[in-house]
Amino acid sequence: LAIDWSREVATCHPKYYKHQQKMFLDLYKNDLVYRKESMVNWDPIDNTVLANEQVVDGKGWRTGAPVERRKLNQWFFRITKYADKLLDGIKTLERWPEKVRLMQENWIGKSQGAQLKFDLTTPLHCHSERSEESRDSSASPQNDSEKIQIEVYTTRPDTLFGASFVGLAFDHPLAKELAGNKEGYDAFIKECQATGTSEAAIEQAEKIGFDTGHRVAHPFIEGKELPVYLANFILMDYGTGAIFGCPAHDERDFEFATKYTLPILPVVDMPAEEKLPYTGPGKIVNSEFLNGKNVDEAKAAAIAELEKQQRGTGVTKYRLRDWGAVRQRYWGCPVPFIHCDTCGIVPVPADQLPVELPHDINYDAPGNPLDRHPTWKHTTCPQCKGKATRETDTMDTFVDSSWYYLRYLDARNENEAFSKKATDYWGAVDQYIGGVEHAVLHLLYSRFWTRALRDCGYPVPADEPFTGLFTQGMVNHATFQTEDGKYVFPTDVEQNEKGDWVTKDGAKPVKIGPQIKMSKSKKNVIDPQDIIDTYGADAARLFILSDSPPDRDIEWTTAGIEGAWRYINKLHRMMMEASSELKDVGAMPSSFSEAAIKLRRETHKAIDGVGRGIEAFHMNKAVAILRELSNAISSFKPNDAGDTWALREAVEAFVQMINPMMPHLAEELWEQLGHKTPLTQTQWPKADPALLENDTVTLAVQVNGKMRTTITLPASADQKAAEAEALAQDTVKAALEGKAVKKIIVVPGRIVNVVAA
RNA sequence: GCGGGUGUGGUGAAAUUGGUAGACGCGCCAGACUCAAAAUCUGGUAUCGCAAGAUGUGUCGGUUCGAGUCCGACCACCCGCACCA
Repeated sequence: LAIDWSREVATCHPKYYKHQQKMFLDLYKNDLVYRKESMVNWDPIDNTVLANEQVVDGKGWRTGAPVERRKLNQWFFRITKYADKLLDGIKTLERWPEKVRLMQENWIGKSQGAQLKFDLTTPLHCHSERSEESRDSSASPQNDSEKIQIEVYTTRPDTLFGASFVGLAFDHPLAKELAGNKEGYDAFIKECQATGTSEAAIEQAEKIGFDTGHRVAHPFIEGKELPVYLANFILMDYGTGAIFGCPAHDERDFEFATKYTLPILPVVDMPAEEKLPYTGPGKIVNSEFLNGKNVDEAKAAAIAELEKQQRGTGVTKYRLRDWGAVRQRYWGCPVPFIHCDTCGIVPVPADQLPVELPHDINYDAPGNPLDRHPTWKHTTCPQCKGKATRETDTMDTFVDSSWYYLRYLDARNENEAFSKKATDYWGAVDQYIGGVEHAVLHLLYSRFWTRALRDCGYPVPADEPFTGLFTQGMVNHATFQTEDGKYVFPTDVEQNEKGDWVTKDGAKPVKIGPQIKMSKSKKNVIDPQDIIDTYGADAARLFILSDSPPDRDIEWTTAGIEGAWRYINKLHRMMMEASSELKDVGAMPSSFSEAAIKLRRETHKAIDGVGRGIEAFHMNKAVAILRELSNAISSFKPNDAGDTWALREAVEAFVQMINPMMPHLAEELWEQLGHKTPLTQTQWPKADPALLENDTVTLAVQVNGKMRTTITLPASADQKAAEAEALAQDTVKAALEGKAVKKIIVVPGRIVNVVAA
């Protein structure tokens, strides 16, 4: 392991973020950054935007006030432009865990469906009040007639005949107009706004709807009309922000229809044992021209008919949404834009970069300190030289982490973020390691950012930033909270005589929470420095490596650390005793005792196994194999020169292999063996294939699948010999009493199974 | 709610990917050494049973000569759900 400190990077330093501001401007030039309105959580008492994490049970974490969903004009990265490329790119990521590739695929969420328009059959009352906003793309352009259309997206056009309502997001451009003056609308909107903005909060909220009283015509059934509802489970961000509901074949529509007593019309023939809602395959029924077709055929036929009517078309949609690029916080890279009353939004000229954060800020009031700063945001417009203000939003820190790997390649370069020379030399990241928590967001943002930079002309090394990925499991720990909800460090609490958790300082009662991933905000963190101080770095390292496989979640505990420490002491003792006789063993003898051959087999099997373990990140298995080898070494008593040679071979291989686990002691032991070259400069040992095979094999013997005994045979023994030997066993004879042997299954090297009845 | 994982002794885990479940540790028990303790060494340790044997990999069901491993349904916990990063 080598760390080149001259390449140290701090994303909060202007030397880093000045490049990021340049990138932001380049993305803007390439139409990969834009502004639009989006929903945020709003704390009405603090008058500030809240992160999803700061919304607890629908209330602001500091004020306890119910949060509101509000719209805010913000910057977005156009990641959706890359949806298909990011999806296709997953296929090339052969050294990524399957689960992460699956999660990314699902997150991008490509779906084939249909987009179609329903005609409103009921008149709108207040046409004159219709705002500009309500004429955007989701509502079709109005011509001279007063025909209003609602465009919906569906992945199940085959179930159109089962439609029983049309639903719109509560913030759909047409929503207000459709509601008109109808009673209950304001209350309904208020209730929708009271749900947080997180998808989990929206999906888990009780489904509520508002009947607008309007009707639309069914596109395929002459004279049939469907009611138009507003509903809180329809997302404006996905599809067209409007759906048609087919309760018989969709979970959410079913729940909604049940609540508002809407018809539930099955149109897919389903197995008798299934219940509604049924989402499986089957033949279409009750659907006129679609009857008898399977789901896929019916989808195609429905789309063809919609296209014929010029009412709709087949479309591909993605679940992926554009990336909200900014936050209303001090701590982040300032967005290099200026707001001018005359010129609008003006990029900061490149020669004025970086736009640096002020250092004299105060956190006394809630909200963004940049916005409240007395001078920082006031500037002049680069175009008209008039008075203007700086953008006070700062970039999401995910932006910082989307390209830091590129900066490492050329961190000493003052002039540019990274040069072609550097990226040509280093290439993409060979092996990336991080927690599964990053499976989607960070890893997708980096993949996007890399492509976006490439398309802005930056010399990125490859389309994919990380060729290999390993995801560690979460290191979990219980959380502790005082009665006023403040988190406290595990090291600051203890159990009193009654077994209750209290703070060490003042014995205030603390509530113990579940084992969750260690995080700064929840303070459930332990500093491993303590175990390094007490037991040394080698023991700490061995302990961590030998404990759990790194891809599994663990509950952090130091139970067992003493075992690692004792083991290290033991190795040191053993070596002090043995090193003198192992120093000069001479040339490899031509023959070995049986015991020496056994030890050599164990040594070479260990070399093979440890290598495999490390390659596969199974460090705990590698350690286990090494402990087996050291057990074999410590119980081996040499009787002749060949034995001593074999022992030296075993010890040497052991020391070389334990080097990554306990580098300090391993180096010491290596010197004890008389070596002058440092261990770190030696070659990893190689296993002799001839010593990986045994000359005998042990087979398990089963009768009807039940283990009875084992037999040991020469490796060369054939199937007949194995059968005969198995049948000769007393335990087998006993188990077969009164039964006739029907057949015998022999799996070479593994088992013999006698099937009898 | 949705997407992805995990579940094996008192405990961390292993099992060559359908073939001897529990390797290797931690802990515990017993013994040796010691006036004693610690350290160290030796042996034991899935459960029930004196034994023969039976049972056992979250639960229930299935496929198979054979299931921790495959299939179906469920339960619990963890990660993520786009403003924690």
